[in-house]
Amino acid sequence: MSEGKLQRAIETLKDAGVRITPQRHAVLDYLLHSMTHPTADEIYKALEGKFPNMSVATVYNNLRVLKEVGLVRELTYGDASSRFDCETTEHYHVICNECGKIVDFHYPSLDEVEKLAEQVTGFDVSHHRMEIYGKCEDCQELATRKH
Amino acid sequence: MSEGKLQRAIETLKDAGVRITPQRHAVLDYLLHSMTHPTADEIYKALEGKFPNMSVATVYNNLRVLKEVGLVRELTYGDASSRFDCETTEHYHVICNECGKIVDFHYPSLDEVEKLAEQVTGFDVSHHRMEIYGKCEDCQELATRKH
DNA sequence: TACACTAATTATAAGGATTATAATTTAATA
DNA sequence: TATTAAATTATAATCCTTATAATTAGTGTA
Repeated sequence: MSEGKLQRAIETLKDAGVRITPQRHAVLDYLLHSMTHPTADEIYKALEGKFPNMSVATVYNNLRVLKEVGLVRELTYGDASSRFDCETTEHYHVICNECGKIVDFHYPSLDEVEKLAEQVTGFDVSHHRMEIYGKCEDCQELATRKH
Repeated sequence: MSEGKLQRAIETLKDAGVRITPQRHAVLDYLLHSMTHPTADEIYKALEGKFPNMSVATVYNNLRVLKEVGLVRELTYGDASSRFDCETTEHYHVICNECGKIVDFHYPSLDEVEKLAEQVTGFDVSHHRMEIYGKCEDCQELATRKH
């Protein structure tokens, strides 16, 4: 199933005039198969088996390119480093305050919020982001077990 | 008017057992009177006239303390540095893609989103954040003037 | 298939934001 | 005023990310 996604993503890259290098392919493939919204470093470490000479800069460069083409989204949170997410369908993220786990959350896009913001501020609104924070089930369980 | 706010904030700090040092007082005062959601460095630079020997670490330390007590919120955006905002009333931010300007935007809090997220993910939700991005009026005008 | 052109990679260094450390100073309390 | 723990300072260190320059390699064309 996600092989089709990969093929379509590669088409998108070719259409944009972006070369398909083995490293770029691997980063894209890893992100498409990853469910964990990895950081650049996690991607780097995950691929160093296959590409022992790959530079961290390559990971960052490719993430930038994939972002520019619209295949990947960058998630910037608190004090930690950025995480990267394959732009599939529009969705929000629920983040655990304790362990940092990120869970996808689908919700009808908040168009009316964007509209109101345009009216009130005079901005020409392009998009919005939203994250919901809380304690995940695992961490809730851990907390109760301690008592 | 905001003198009352300052007094109340200082009470909050005292109740939490936090010492009121001149530097801490100045950081708090600056944030309360600031409309621009400043970065740590901006605060540092703004106060170096009054405190020529103040360390950047002091600014960061105080921002952390103010955050822990709940008086200040940290806003983390894309690639830039964090910005800090006095937690007054609940509100959202509209951010200009071009110049980075941040405008406050009031909207009835999205309780139903939090509720649904709890049901779907099993999280114990504590809060959420949302930012709306677009082009501000000034930058729109600049763009049209160029043509 | 080979060539040429340009983009991508690599290795390294540099940059900026934030935090850690240790010594000194100071606010708050009795 | 003396005491004590917390806050400040100065500095160095850390982490994430980007810039640079040289080398390598993808891709369209002959």
